[in-house]
This record gives sequence, structure tokens and C-alpha cells, in this order.
Amino acid sequence: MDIASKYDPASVEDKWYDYWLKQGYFHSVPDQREPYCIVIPPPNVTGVLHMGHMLNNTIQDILVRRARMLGKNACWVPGTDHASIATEAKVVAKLKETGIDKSTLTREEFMTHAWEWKTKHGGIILEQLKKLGASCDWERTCFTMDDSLYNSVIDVFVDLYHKGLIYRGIRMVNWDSKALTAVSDEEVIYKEVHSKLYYVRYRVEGTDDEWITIATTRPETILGDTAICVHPEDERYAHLRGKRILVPLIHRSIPVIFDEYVDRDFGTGALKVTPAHDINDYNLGLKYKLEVIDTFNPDGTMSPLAQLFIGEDRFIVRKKITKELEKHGHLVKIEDYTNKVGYSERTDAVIEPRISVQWFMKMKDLSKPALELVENDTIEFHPSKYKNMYRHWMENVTDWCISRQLWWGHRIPAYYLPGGDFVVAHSKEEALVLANAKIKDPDLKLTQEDLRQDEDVLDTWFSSWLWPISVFDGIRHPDNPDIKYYYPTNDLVTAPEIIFFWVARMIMAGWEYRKAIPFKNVYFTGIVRDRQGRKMSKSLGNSPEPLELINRYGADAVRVGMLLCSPAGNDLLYDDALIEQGRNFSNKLWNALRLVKGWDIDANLSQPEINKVSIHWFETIFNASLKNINSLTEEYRLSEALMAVYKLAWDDFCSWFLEMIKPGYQQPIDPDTFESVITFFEHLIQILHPFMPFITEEIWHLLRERKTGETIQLTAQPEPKDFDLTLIEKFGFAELVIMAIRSVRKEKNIPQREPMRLFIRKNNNEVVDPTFDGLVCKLCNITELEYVTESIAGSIPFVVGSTEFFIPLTGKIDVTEELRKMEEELNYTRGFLKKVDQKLNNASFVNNAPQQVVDIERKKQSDAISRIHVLEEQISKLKC
RNA sequence: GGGAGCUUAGCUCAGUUGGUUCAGAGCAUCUGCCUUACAAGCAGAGGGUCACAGGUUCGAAUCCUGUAGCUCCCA
Repeated sequence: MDIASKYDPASVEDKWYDYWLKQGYFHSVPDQREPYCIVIPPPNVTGVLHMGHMLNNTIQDILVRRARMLGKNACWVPGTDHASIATEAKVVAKLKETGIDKSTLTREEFMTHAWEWKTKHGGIILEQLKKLGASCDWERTCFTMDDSLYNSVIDVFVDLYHKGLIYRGIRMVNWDSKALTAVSDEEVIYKEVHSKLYYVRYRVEGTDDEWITIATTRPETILGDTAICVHPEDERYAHLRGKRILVPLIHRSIPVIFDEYVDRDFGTGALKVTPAHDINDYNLGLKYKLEVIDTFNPDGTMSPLAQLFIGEDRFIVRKKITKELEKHGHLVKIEDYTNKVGYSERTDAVIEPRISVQWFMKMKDLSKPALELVENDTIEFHPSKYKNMYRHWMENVTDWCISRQLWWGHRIPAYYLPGGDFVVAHSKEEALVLANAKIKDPDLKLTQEDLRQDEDVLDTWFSSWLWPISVFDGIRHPDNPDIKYYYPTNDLVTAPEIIFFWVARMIMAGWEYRKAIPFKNVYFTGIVRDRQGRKMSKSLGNSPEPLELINRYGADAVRVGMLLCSPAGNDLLYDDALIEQGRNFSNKLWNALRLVKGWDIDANLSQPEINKVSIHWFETIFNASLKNINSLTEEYRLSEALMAVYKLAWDDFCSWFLEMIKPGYQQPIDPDTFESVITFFEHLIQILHPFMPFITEEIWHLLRERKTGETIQLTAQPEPKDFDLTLIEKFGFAELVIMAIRSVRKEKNIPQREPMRLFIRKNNNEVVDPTFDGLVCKLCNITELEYVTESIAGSIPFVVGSTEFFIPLTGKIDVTEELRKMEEELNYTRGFLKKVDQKLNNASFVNNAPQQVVDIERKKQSDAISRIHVLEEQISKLKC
């Protein structure tokens, strides 16, 4: 067989992915087998594949492929979410480019454009996942605004409303003045910024020159001030009781209020109160029944109520009003100040606290069971440290603002009656019935035209939280075969950043609608960062283009590289070197294939004894490794599992085993050995397949003749068999001998092709075990191996354990050098013995430590003593 | 300000209820080798006071207390 000397991933990967799709291996339908299911964390339709997706989806693919090879009915459901704010922003921007302003369009017209955009761009990311090798069931691809998923959201809204869990309320919300919508608390990112603290003095009403000075970071809100608040015990301001204050520039008269809320040590101890623009001030406003003056428009410009700077942006006004205050003698001083400012996660606009009417969901009752399910490990987090974070949030949960002032999304199914009253219903028809029942006036009959549906849509997470259920249409049809078979799903792989946005809420929805958990395990991946530990971001330009990486190194290499260095929950510091390591590994496997397939088989050859030993040894180490790999995988320690497979393949299989059984140059191999090698190779790539799907499929097909329709991914994973640990230990000794001989060759500059002789002298009545002697001879080119009872003069000696070895090398022995090495060895061993003796002479140790531990120390002691004897003897012989 | 977590080799990380030569792995580094599977390789080697200071214990990377530094979450 002619096999290319370098592995070319590009052609191999496309070929096999097409084949897999054509054969429909990824498609799953319910059957008798045990299900294994993962729902993808739906990427955003506006997104393109980034490094985080690569890591996240590699992990999911590993889990799914492994489950498939364990005989489970594996189903990985792909899909995307509609990303209300981000998508609407993209569509608005796109329309603007073509000269269309959103405000000139009707809702229906806008939605047509939005759907067009989604159709064109929404699937990009899923196509990219295919390049990575993702074995998703593409026939099940879902979108959060597909009819069934859309209607599930509406059903849930109506249901929760009727259960009293959803309400409409006036609240201070986080307002995104760029997206012109409210966002939830979770969508606000607080960043530390360098700002200024402005000290501004307000004149006391009825005086010419009596002032009170406040400190504020936001002078532009002064125009909305409706009180000044000081601490009731603050003597500096006690005289102001009952007085009124004039707001600078607009001379509004406002009261002085006294409340313990004020921090006397901050600023001047006097606080300006702007109920419309600060949550704490709003609460004070409620308490003291203050006037609420909203001085901002939704887009962050000043409203007519501000009286000044109307229509100008809040940040420009901040500068202008400062000058104005200064001009009128109100500005006392400006200090540098560092504070935290909230930014919109989506648009990065500075969040403006704003009073508005929104829809909210009560979280308290839903959060209780959801917390319990994680606390008692019904749902397991990997790593478990995220339980702390989860608990903290769940115990302090606040109501969820679920309305967004947008068009792209699930429109809130609330219908307003002419009087302002409203009903919540699945459809306008149903709403009409409810509305007419509500007005209770037999003479008044409303028509559909009288009803006006709420203009707003729901938070995107209000659809994502149903994802594990709605992808199987389990909200609308709770008893359908799919939901009954696949739900609860098994594993969820996601980022810790969305533990509250998404994970917690899916658990709530699962419990509310199915009385069952949505998934059994949550695997939290880390964040992919660059070498300096910075987050990958477009603006920094520090993120490699994933598809380019795949083109350059191959998807397998990228998968391996990313995974090797990312234990669950730890950030990954990306470096091209990681991917190179993956590529080098691919190449190693490829070359092992070339070696094996290059051998001629001679059917008449019988199997040499050393091959039998080698095969027995590899079988043993294989089973030991497999057991370890399986338990690591089951503990979700995937990077460690991969490292274990990597070492099994590279070190044990390639470096040791293949060298052990390799026939001489241009010599044929016996058929039994060959068969074993092929079988081992097969088993190896089966274990490796979930991590490296492409190259393993390619090698699998080249190892033996396969029929059309066959694939490695549907073969059963090898099962670990019992193994003989003592054989591994025995080989450990042989390994030390081999390494020692190699060192001798290296030091004495004796090339491998030059044969050597080896004499062995056992001490302390050690039993001779020749199991690996043949292999030692083969691997070290020893032509004569003999057990002796006396030292061999004129030879290089070395000691392993307390066994002496002699390599006769006339004329090449440097006695002083050999002596130096022996003495160094002797010193070390004496020091070691001293420590062990100390331990054993300590009565408390011997009395308190477990017998087993003491025995180990005794063994160490006697081994050291005999080794010292051997070394001393060798030294005295070398000296004479 | 409140809470959680982390600190082990140059880098990224393992280290299960304290106890085998327990101080580890991979990468990187260094030294030999173009030995017909593989230089994207082979064979070797060096490298750590386990953040610091105390304490408990026969015994501490591991448990306790404090200190310093870093990270994340919440306000």
C-alpha cells in the first residue's frame, strides 16, 4: 500500500465529514437503547465561530462520540438563538446602510428584513462547526423562533402569568440608551472607570449667601433633583431642618430630608436626590414621596423636563453643565474619582437607571427547588466550585425583567383594552374572549380592532431557558416520544459566565414544566485567552481565525491542542504551540501506520518468544491505561484523559511496543504478531476517536479492508480487561536496565549498531527472572547475556536496584570516572538510608503509624542496605 | 464594601480520606544523534524551600491560623 509520507488533514477531513453526513451516522431517533443527549448552547445568529466555541463544541463532540461508541443512542441537538438585541442592532445597521430608517417601517416590514437577514447569516456558525467535526444531528437543528419553539415561549408566558408568576410593574430598570430597551440585571457589566467627583453648592432658599455643598459624579442629573438628603445625626446640617434648597441654574425649590441612608463620610455628607435616575434615590423618593422628574429621553438626551440642554446627549451635557455651574459660582471643586459604572453587555452603552413599566417574573419560588437540585448533587457541576457561585446567586435572586423594547423576538402576548386594562392570551381571538368577559358590560362588545397587543418582545433568555425542552417540543406536547426519550438530557457544556442567565433558569424551567432536571451534569469550560492572559476580542485582534487554524493544522490537531491545556473550569491560554503539539501527534500516528503497513507478512514464520512477551506486556499496559482513561473521562477530566491516551499512543505503543516487535530492516513479520499489532492499533484509535475523529477514521479504514457503510464511530469502545500489575512492574525494572545501557552507549560513544555483551549478577538471593531479557538484548543490541556470580573485570559496571550489570569494554574504561559515579551513587543511598533509619528509630512513628507504612519503611531500609553493600564492593574492586 | 477561589519546574497544570523514591506530567530548555515509520523525529539530561510566617502531628504540598499577591462573583 502506498501511504503518503506526510499526513494531509485537509483532504481527509472533508472526505470523511461528507461520508458521515451521507451515511446519516449522527441522526438519532428513539429506540430501545439507552439515550445519551446533549443540547448545544445555541450560538447567537449574529455570531461567527470563535475560539470559545471551538473549545466548547470540541468537548461536546468528545462526549457524544464516546457515548455513541459505548452503544448508547447519542443525540446532539444543534441550533441557534435569535439574540434579540444583537440581531436587531445588526438589522437596523444594515437597513441604515441602504438608507432605510427603522422608524419608517412597520413592525411587519421590519420583521421581513430581519428574517431575510437571519436566513442569510444565521446558519454560518453551524456550518463552521462541521469543519470542527461536530457530530450534531443536523436533522434536528432548531432556532428559538421556529414555530414550535416560538409558541412554546408564548404558552409558557401565558401559563406563568396565570400562575401569578409574571407581573407588570413600574420599576427602575437598567436602560440601554443605544438599543433603546431595558436589560436585565445580569446583562449589566460593571467596569471601574476614572471619573470625577464634582462638588456643587446649592443655595439655601431665602438666603443670599448660605449654601450646602453636595458631591456627585453625575452633574447632568442635577436638573432632576427633587431633594437634598443628609444624615439626621449630622450636626453640620442640623440647622437646615425645615429649610428648602434651590436647584442651581433652574432654581427649583426642593426640601431637605433627613435619612440614615446617607454616608456622612462620603463627599460632604450631603446627597442630592434624583429619584428618576438612581435606584437608591428612587427608593428614597418612594419613602419621602418626592417628585420624580425624568430629565432624560430614552436615547440618553435631555428631555423637555430638564428645562436646559434639551435634546443634547447626557455626556455632552455633563461637560456643558459643569461650565455653566462654574460660571454661576456653584462649582466648588472637582476631584479625580474611581467608581464602577454599568455598561450594557450587548451594546456597551452606559446603562441609565430609568423608571419604566416592564414585565417581571417572580423568581423566589422557582429558585428554591433549583437551588436544592444542585446542592444535593442531583445535578452535578464540574468543577464543583461553581456550586458556591450558584448558591450565592440563588439565595439573593431578584425578579427578572423579561420585557425588551424591541421587535425581533417573541412578542409579549398581552392585549390592552381601550381603557388601559389588559388580558394575557395565546392569541388575539382568545384575548378577545377574555377581554369581553373582563368588561362585564353586556352592552359593550369589543372587537379585535379594539385590542392592542403589547409592542415589546421577551428577553432572549426567556426562550433559551426552555431550550432542553422546547427542542423536543415538550412544552406543547409533554408526552411526545422524543421528549420522553431524550429528556432529561445528560450533559450540558457551557461557560461559567452564563450560569445565571441560562443554567439556573433552565433548571427552574425543567422543574416547573417537567418536574425533572434538564441535564445530569454541567461541565463548565474556561475562557480562551491569549498568551498574556487577555480575553480574546475583536478590538485587540488577538484571536486567531478558527477556520484558518483548521486549514493550517487540521481539525484534529486543533481539538487536541485546545483540550490538552484546559482542565474543566480553567482558562486556556491559547498558543499556536498547543495546536502544533496536536499536529505533531497526528503525524506520529500517521507514521506508525506507515511503518506497520510497510511490513511484509511471511505466513511461514512462527512467532518469536520476545514478540509474545511484548504483546503480553502491551496488552497489560493498554488495559491499565484504558481503565485510567475511562475513569478520568467519567470524572470529566477530559484533558487528563486525553493526555493519558496521548502517552499510551506515543510512549507505550510507538516508542516501546513497535520497537519491541519491529522486524529487522527489510525482514518480514510473522502473521500472529502482525495481527496483534493491527488489533492493538485499532483499539488505540478507537479510544482516540472521540478526541480526533478524522485521522482515526482514516487510519481505521487503512488498517484493514472495510465495507462501504462501515465506520470507526459505530464500533464498540474496547473494554478494559483485568491486568497483571506485576508484569508492568517487572518491565519497569527492564526499562531501567535498558536506559542504563543506552547511557553507557552514549557516554562511551558506542553506536547502536555495534553489538555489546552483558553480564548480570544477582545479589541477596534475588531470583533470576528472564522475562524481558530477550527484549533487553533486542532493544540494546546485546548479543550475549549471561548471569554470573562474580564481577567481570575490564567492564563498565552499573547497578539497578541491587543487581549488578557488567558490560565488557576493553580499553574504553575510565576507572576514575566510574569510581566517581559509584561514589556519588553510594553517597546518595547512604543519605537516603539515614533518613529511613531516623524514621524507624523514632518510637512514636513505629507505634503510631499504620503497620503498612512501617513495613514500607523497613523494605526501604533493607533495600538501601543491600544496595550499599553492592556499591561498596564494586568500588573496592574498581580500586584494585 | 460582601462573598468565593487560587498561589507547586521557565509556561500550563495534576497531586483523591495527611504516609510507598511524593515533589509529578506535557510543553519549553540543554546535550547527543539525518539509527530507511516519523528532525512535526529518536535517545538522554538539567530544573521546584510546593507564595510567606506560625501552629497541629511520629509525619504536612495536603489540616488550622495569620500575612501578601492574583482571579472571579455580587453590591
